[in-house]
This record gives sequence, structure tokens and C-alpha cells, in this order.
Amino acid sequence: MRESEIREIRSLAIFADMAADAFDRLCRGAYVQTFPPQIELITEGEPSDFLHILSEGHVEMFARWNGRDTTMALLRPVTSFILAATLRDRPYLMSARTLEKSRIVLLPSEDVRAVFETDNAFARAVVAELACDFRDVVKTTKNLKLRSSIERLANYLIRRQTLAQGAPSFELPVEKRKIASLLGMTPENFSRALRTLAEYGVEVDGLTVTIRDRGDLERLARPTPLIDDPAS
Amino acid sequence: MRESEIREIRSLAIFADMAADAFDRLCRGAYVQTFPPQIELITEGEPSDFLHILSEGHVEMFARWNGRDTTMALLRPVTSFILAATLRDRPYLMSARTLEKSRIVLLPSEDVRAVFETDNAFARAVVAELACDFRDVVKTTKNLKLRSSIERLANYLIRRQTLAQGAPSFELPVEKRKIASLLGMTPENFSRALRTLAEYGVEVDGLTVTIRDRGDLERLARPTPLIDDPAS
DNA sequence: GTGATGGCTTGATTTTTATCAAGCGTTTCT
DNA sequence: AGAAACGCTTGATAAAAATCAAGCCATCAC
Repeated sequence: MRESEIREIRSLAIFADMAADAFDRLCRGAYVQTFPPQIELITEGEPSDFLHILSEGHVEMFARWNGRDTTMALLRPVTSFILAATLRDRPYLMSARTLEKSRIVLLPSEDVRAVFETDNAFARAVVAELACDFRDVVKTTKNLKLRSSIERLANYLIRRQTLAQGAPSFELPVEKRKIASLLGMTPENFSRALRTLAEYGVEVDGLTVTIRDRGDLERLARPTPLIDDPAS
Repeated sequence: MRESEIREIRSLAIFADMAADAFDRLCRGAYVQTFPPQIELITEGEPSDFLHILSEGHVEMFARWNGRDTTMALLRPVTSFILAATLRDRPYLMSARTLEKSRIVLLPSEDVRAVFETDNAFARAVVAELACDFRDVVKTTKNLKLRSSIERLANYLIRRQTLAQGAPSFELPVEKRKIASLLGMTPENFSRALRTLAEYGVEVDGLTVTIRDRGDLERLARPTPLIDDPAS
């Protein structure tokens, strides 16, 4: 691993407070790999041999069933993923693929579990991480069950604008089809939903979205921190 | 708390391995209350003052947004609930109500967090619990995004049959309208979906369901442990 | 440049799901 | 017992979402 990478990983919340020797042990077993775009990094159902950390690039988590597939999450550096599977030593529930050329740090799951057993700070940090992850997925479920697709889209755009520090114009992070799948809709429906949102002051040009009047859009979207605030 | 209750709670995975004095500390601050049916125990958005443990009875977790509401989970003793909110000291994401007269143990969240900081066995047990919870919700999301309502129902019935040790006849655990909501469908649709499943050998009389040919139903349902096995 | 590819959009259509309305059978309450 | 309430079902209808098909446009390979 590069020195900068070690610092980067160390600064992740789950590793920040652990003992130096425990962290070293994890790093010793770690290896780093750069993958081209569109590589399937992990496949659901397979044993979880590594805790993955996205160091550079862009990764999509997705799931398949019966010939259908759906985007579950889009990850940006620096994040760990599939922590729960690693800790429980259970098969992956989701698959992952690179969207861009990506640098991935792989920590053998056995090492992670061993360090987890000995380092108390790490164990506690893992709890914080998992609790956040859990609450995120609960929010996702509420979003899916309580809202129509247009409402989900409207709230997605509002969240994106917030991430862009409230700027009226911002870029969608990936192709529209991926966002559609993330929101649980088809590309065709996504396209039509965007047109419908024009009535609420949403303008779209390619991947650039402009929200003319956030208040207007919010009257439709009715965002709530209990679904839409990732930090809550 | 009753002696039997203390033993009961102690046997929960998250408390089983913790130090005796830590467990005592939790119990000292605990109090127990019996609630009649249809009482709203917690309300989403409120601060999470207590970790709840269902000792007897039946509890529904649900969520509301914009005048709609949906059943998120049905709990049977003995289970803790809203662990993530307690640990993170964040507002509840879900509400809870009793469905029957229920006995609830309430552990002050501050005590839980304090013990969590000092007792390492407890911290590790919490990780195991949260990791399972997280994976459960991920499965729920996959279920919602990848399957139609009839497919969800078919898989639900198969899971119920498995819980009944594979008996061809078994009882639904609650009113049909709740199950409909849990599966993300309306009562009307639920009713129609059950009729459709008659073609696959499903007979219904009140809350009693009989599956004539599980193989037949499975050809429609296509269950997979990566969505349907709660233990996986 | 040219052709192929792939994402996006649009229109037409079908399927799925929700809504509205009414009736049935139980249970509950007085 | 009778009335009221409630859950379930059913039919009719409407809305939401998916599918199918085609065309547009930008990107990319050759």
C-alpha cells in the first residue's frame, strides 16, 4: 500500500481509533488492486473473503434475482463496503462492480474478524458504522414503501442539490439509467418523471439539473430527515 | 423485573456474554411495563430514550409519511428493538405499537451506551446483532425492488410454512391487512393475489393457509436464501 | 469520415397496482 | 337482541408503472 493510502484508510471512522499494532496487522495482510471499469468485484452468494475499501474510483452495489437486477447503492471514495458480511462470515448479499477505473484495498476477512476480537476501539467503531448503515437501509425501505416514483425522484434531486451546497445547478453522478434503477424505476419512467418535474421548476440538460425554485419542488417532495437525511 | 424476566433477557444474544456487573447495572436502571393493545410505544422522530425489549405479547413496527403508513416489521418475544437509534443517540426512524397486551422492558439508552463503552463482550454482541439486522433490511429492499407483489406474497407464504416446520397448513400471524402492508401492497390487492395463488395450490380459509404443493408454489416464488433466509 | 453502439427519449400499449364503492360476515358493545 | 364497527372480499375504475418499439443523438472504433 502507498503511504497516502494508509493514511487515507486510517482516517476512516472505523479505523481511526484502533491501536497501532492492530492497524498494522490489518495493513500487513492487505493488498491493493486497480480494476478497470465494468469489472464485477464481488458476486452475491459468494463467501465474503475480503473487506473492501474503495480508495479511488466509483463502485456500484447491485443485486440480482430471477433475471432482473437493481442498483442498491453508488459508492465514492473513501468507503468500506460489505462490512456486515465480513464480520458475520456470511455470503455477500449484494454484488459490486466498478463504474470507473478504481483502486480497491482488500483486507482479508479473517484478519478483520481477528482484529475485531482483540481491539476494543475497533469493535466499537464497527458498531457505529453498522448502526448508520442499518438506519440508511431503513430509510431506503421507507422511501420505497411510502413514496411514489416521482416523489422519490423529487427527493433525490433535493438531496443532490444539498450535496452540491445548495447550488441551483448540479450534475447527476452517473448515467440516468443507474439513478432510475437506484430509485426503483425504469429508464423510460425516469425520463417521463423528469419531464413531469418541469412543472415544478426542474430543468434538465444532459446530466445537468437546475432547480429553479426549491420551495416549489419541496411542496411536492415533502422531504423529511427521517428518510432523506443521511446523517440523521 | 421478575426473576424469570431477568433470565429471559440475559439469554438474549446481545446480553448473554456480558460481565455480571455490567448486566446488573443495566437491570438496575430498567423498568418493566405492561401495555394494552393498540398503544403507540414509540413514535418516529422522537429521541430514543430507551432500548426496548419485548418480553411478552406482540409488537408492530411501522412508519409514516405524508399521511400514509406502512408496516415495517412484526415482533414476537423475546427481542430487543431500536438498538441502532439507542446506540447512536439518534431519533427513532420507526414507530411501534402493541398489537396485543404486551410486556416491555425499558433500558435507559444512557445506561446502554455507558455499558457499551465499558463492556467489550457487550460491544461485540451488539455488532453481531446489528450486522444481522442490517442484512435483514437489505433482504427486504431486494424483495421490494426485485419482485412483484404476488412473488413477494408467494415467498412470504413459503417462509411461513418453513417456520411452521413445513406443515401444509398454518396460521397467518396477524390480520391480512397487516401482512399486506408488510409486503407493500393494499388489502384489496392482497386478497386478489391470494385468489391468484389458488392456481398454485394455495387454499385459504380465514387466517388458515394450506399449501397443497410446495414445489408448485416454489416455481412461481423462486425463493433464494439471499432474500428469504433470515438466518443467512 | 463512416458505421456501430449505447444511452436517452417518446409514443403506444399492456400490466400492475391503487382507489372507490358496495356488500358480506364477525365481532363488539350497549 | 340489535346496532355499530371492522375486516375481508368483489367488482368497476383509475392511476402508476412496465414493456415494446422506434427514433435521436452523442460517443467510439475503425
